[in-house]
Amino acid sequence: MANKKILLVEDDPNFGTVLKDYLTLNDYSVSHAKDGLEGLIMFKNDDFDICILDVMMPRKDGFSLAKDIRSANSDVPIIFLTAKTMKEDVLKGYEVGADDYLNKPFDSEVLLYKIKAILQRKEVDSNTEEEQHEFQIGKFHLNSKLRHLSYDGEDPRKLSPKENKLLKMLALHINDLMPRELALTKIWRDDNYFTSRSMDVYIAKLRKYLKPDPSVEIINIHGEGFRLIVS
Amino acid sequence: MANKKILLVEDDPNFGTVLKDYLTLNDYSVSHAKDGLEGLIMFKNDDFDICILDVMMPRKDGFSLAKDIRSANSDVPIIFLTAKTMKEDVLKGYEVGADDYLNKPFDSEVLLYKIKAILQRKEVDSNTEEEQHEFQIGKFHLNSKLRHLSYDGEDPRKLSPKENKLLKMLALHINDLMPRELALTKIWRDDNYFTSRSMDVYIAKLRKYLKPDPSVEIINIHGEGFRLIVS
DNA sequence: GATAATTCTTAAAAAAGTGTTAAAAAGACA
DNA sequence: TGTCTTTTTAACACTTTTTTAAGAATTATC
Repeated sequence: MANKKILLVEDDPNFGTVLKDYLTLNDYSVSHAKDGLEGLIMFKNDDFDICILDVMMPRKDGFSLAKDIRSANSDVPIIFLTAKTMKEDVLKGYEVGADDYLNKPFDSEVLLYKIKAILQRKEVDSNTEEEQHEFQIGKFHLNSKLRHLSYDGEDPRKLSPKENKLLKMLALHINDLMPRELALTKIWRDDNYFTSRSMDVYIAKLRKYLKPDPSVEIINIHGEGFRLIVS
Repeated sequence: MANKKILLVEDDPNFGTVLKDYLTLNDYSVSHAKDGLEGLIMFKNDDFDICILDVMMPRKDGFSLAKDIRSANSDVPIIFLTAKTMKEDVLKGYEVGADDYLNKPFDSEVLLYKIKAILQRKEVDSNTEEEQHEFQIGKFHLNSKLRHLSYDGEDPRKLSPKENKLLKMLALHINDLMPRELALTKIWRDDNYFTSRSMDVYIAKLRKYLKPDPSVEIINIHGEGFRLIVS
């Protein structure tokens, strides 16, 4: 079960670091931006399940950032943190589409519950959202939701979560390069020597599974990644 | 569109009346109960779009009322009002499934925004469809309203609330993946090691109940969830 | 062609998740 | 209050998945 990803944008380095550690300790995967501009860049380069934004920040305040996030056509939940209880702020926050609001200082446990409650609400929608999970790969058919890989209409073979994700990612880039880094950051959530070795092991497994159809091949592009080709 | 209906449960007659008038003025249709017990009766006799509950009340406090509302199988949004910022209260509120939380004294305009925000969120879901509560599962028939599971027209077996909800959720995803996480967040309202183990126990129970029909099976998808299949 | 970096493959170890039963705890109800 | 039902916790065996290790093979670079 992949950890939920939080974008934390907080300029106070001490508070920000402590909060990040606290959330990380509670099994969230946290990206910490030091100001609004950095936050926006991070937001655009990743997919987050929830954003926690400080309101007062240099370069770009929380509201402005929230607006940018919303105009990027995202309905990711947003929680604002603010130093004082300013009514205008609260209202402005809700106008921008805040999901919740916390006044500093706040109890970290309360924040945790709010995050949980919000993510729970979103669960329904996220289930609805369309994501491709059926792929034809030569004579193979992959159902990535059920993690089934079947050959030529035969009984499907069950794939493990990582096998499934990796094959799906290859299928999404079919006949094209799937960068190593992409799979590592998206599936393994870390890009280092060991995860890279682990990925190699999975590539070997997939090759074995795909052997029955000689027109299907996973080829390596040295130093770049892999390519799933169907000829 | 008809005005949204609010159930306001507040024992302070002055504050309650003022709040009711304020909300009415803002185009909500408000029913005002003077204590938790009255609130429960009103709730059962009508359909509300949102509930605003004071926490401290005679005869039946807000949490207890919220629990009754939830066990009446309703997921109507609930906002709690509380006099002091007691951490335990806040946490308890979220456990019961609060949608939001306000400390008295609060700005009425903020309450208005919260109501609006919450109703907006619910809009999406409620549009989807009304609830199904009759399911055919192989030779079994589930009536999730009565919590009756019957085999081949025999006398029904009575299911416990959790058994019922879980089987219903499986049935809603019949032949497809029902994610662990979904059941845990929706039925157990928490996703951790213990609730997960508890769910496993329930899966074992359901498997036992479903044994009579060999064409019905609950299979596990490792790390993802379960699949109720009828072959 | 020698060297270094990267990839391939297999096997074993480690970690994570599940099935099941029984007992303890919590809640419901008269 | 005690009884009955429901839910959670604990324990143990077992399965599946993931990581690590290690040597061979391949590819890039000078």
